[in-house]
Amino acid sequence: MNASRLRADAAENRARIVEAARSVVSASGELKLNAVARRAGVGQGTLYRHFPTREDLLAEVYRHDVEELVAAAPLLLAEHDPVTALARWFDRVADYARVKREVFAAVEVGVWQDLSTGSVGPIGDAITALLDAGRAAGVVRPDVDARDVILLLGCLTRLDDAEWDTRARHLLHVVLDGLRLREG
Amino acid sequence: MNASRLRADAAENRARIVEAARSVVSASGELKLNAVARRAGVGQGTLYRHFPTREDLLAEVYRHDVEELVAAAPLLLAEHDPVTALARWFDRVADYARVKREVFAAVEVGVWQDLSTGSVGPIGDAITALLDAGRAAGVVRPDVDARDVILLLGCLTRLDDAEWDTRARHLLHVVLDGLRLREG
DNA sequence: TGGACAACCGGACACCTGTCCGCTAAAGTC
DNA sequence: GACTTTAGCGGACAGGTGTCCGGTTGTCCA
Repeated sequence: MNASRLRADAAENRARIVEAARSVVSASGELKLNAVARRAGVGQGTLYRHFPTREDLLAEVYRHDVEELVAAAPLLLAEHDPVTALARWFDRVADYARVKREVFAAVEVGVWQDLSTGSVGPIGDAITALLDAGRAAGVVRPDVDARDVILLLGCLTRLDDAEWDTRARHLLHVVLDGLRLREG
Repeated sequence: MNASRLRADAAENRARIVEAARSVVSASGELKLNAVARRAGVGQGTLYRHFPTREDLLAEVYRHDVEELVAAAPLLLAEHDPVTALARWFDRVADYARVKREVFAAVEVGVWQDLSTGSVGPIGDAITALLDAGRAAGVVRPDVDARDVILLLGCLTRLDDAEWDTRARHLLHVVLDGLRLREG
């Protein structure tokens, strides 16, 4: 649908840019926009037209990972009680994030990509499902939404590698506790 | 002590840079490093030698605010129970952050500025005091430290202005709940 | 007071980001 | 197949960041 509205050369360029970005990221761990453009054999303008911000490009590069994350939510809910499902899902986010920190940018942009429509994006939907289940079971506080959770998870991005192992899970536990309904 | 180990001209340059930064920030709301250097009448190299990163400069510019925040902690503890004190202190952080988002950068760098020495910086000390009081009273979970709190507070920086009013306090409540010890 | 040394200065430079605009060549029409 | 329209191309350019190094100038000691 989207592709068919693109001119043939534009579609090809877009694909080449994404591929170039992927290889630049996996080679250097960094993402330099002009390096991507050079490698893809396109001009800077072309790159920026297809992906206005660095995050848009990242979102495309990591779309596969994001989709996996999204798909995991209902599976976890089917197997576990809501709080455990949420905890496991957080663990999964942490796993992705340790290896490729950039996934977070993709997640964040993925969540808000159609902010205007009122929808909250695929990741937002996954989180909403987890929260809803918890609310229905009376174990998650009713006044949080997906955006809140995304924001809270965002604190992981500030961790540096050295402290990741000691702190990441721990922070997620604290966040999880904050999301749970306090009985009493 | 620090000043006396600096050469006279170096000290004066440093002061001029900070003053220039202050006026640039208050004039434009932004902080362009080369504009600061120009205004201070020093070269780029000089600026970067004194303040290796933008955050270092920000920390100096906002040191006054940071000190106020630090001073508030013991006062709040004297007047309120630990959890309330923590809540009020969070409110205070939010107040600063709304007006000048940059304060956060200052806070973060202020916390870690002498990471090597094992100390956690002035803000870190303030937070530690709040947490310790809560722990002693058995109302704050024992396994969190100042760094965790800073990280969690950091999520506020991702808020954009439009959603600040509806979300900031709310997020802080969730974080606070996560920090509290769950009875039962 | 003067000389030596190191700390310090300043701006040139290399790099990255993001924008703008004249030109090219696809896509649709007859 | 020629012609028009216009989406899309690409690279020049402006602006910002951070580094490097030859020259300068405080500071200390004799």
